[in-house]
Amino acid sequence: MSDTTTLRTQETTSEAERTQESEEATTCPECSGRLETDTEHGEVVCSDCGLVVEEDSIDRGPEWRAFDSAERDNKSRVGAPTTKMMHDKGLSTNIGWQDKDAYGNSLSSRQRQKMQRLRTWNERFRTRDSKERNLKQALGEIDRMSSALGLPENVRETASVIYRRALAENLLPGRSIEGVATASVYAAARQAGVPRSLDEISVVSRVDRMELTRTYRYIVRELNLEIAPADPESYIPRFASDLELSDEVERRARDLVEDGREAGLLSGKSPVGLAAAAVYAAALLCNEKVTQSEVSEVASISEVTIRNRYKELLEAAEVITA
DNA sequence: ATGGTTTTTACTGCGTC
DNA sequence: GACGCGGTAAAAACCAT
Repeated sequence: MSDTTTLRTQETTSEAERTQESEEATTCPECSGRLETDTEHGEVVCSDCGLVVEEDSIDRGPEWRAFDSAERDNKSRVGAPTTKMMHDKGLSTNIGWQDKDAYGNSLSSRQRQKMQRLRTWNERFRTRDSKERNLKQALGEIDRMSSALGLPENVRETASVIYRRALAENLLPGRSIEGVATASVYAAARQAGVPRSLDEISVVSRVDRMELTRTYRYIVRELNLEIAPADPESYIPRFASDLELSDEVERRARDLVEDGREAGLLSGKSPVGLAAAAVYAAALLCNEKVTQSEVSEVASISEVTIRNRYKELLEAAEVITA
C-alpha cells in the first residue's frame, strides 16, 4: 500500500521535472510559433503549423530518485507497476471491452468477433491461473501461521489438504482466502490433537475471530470434517511447559482432568479453561509457584474462570480419591 | 430471534510480604 | 501499599432451538 503511494508521488514529481525540462525550447524552427508539449504521445508540437519538432521524447531514465547504490538496486525495476488488489498483481493480459483499436478506430465486425473470442479465452486462462495463485497464497498463509503457532509439519499438511478440498468444492466464493486458510489451520490443529484456541489463532491471523468462527463452522459442515470437541488434556503439556512447570505437575494435571471427567463436570465447559485450571491446581498441589494471572496469561482465559474450574476440579478429585 | 448457559469484566475485601 | 487470591453481580458471548 505505502509502496504504491510513494511510487505515485515520485512519479508525479518526476513528471513535473520532465515538463519543465522540455519547455526550454519554445519557438518553432519553421514558423517560429509557440511549441506545445503533448505528454500523452511524447511529442513536442508547434501550435501553429503542427510541425512535430521532437518525437518520442519519453524520459527513459528512472522515474525515481536514489541516493546510494543500494537504494538504486532496490528501486530499479522493469515492467508494469503491480497491484496487490488483483490475484495476479495485474500482470496478466487485459483486453479492453471497447471494440476499438489502438488508435481509437472502430473494428470491423470480423475483428470484433475475433476479439470476442480472445476475451473469452483470456478470461478462461486467467481464472484457471487465479485458482493456482489463490492456492499459493493460501498455502503461504498456512505456513506462516503454522510456524507462528509452533505447529508441527503434519498439521500444515492437513491444513493444506483441508484448504484444497475447500477450494475444490468451490467453498471460497464469498469468503476470504485468509479466512479459509485460518480455519483450515484451526481445524487441522484440532484434528491432530495439538489444538490452539481461537484466541491464539486469531492473534497470528489476519482475520478476526468472528470471521474465523463463521468460516470454520462453514467448512466443517460443508466438508463433513469430523472433529471431536477438544480434549482439555491436549492443552496441558503446552501450558505446563510455557509456565516452566515440572512433568510431575503435568501428570497431576492430567489426573485432575481425568477425575473431573468421571465427575462429569467437563461437558459444556471450555476445554481451555479446564486445562488451565488443572495446571494451576496441580502446581498448587506440587508446591510449585504459579499465579492465577500467569496461567490466565498463557491460556488466554480469565482468572475468574480458572478459580471456578479449579475449585470444582479439586472437589471432584477429593470425592473420587476418598 | 430467544433463552439458557458459560465466560468475561469490573469491583470489593482479605491476608501477606 | 502492592500483590495474590477469593467472591459477586452484571454484561457479553456462545449455543441450541
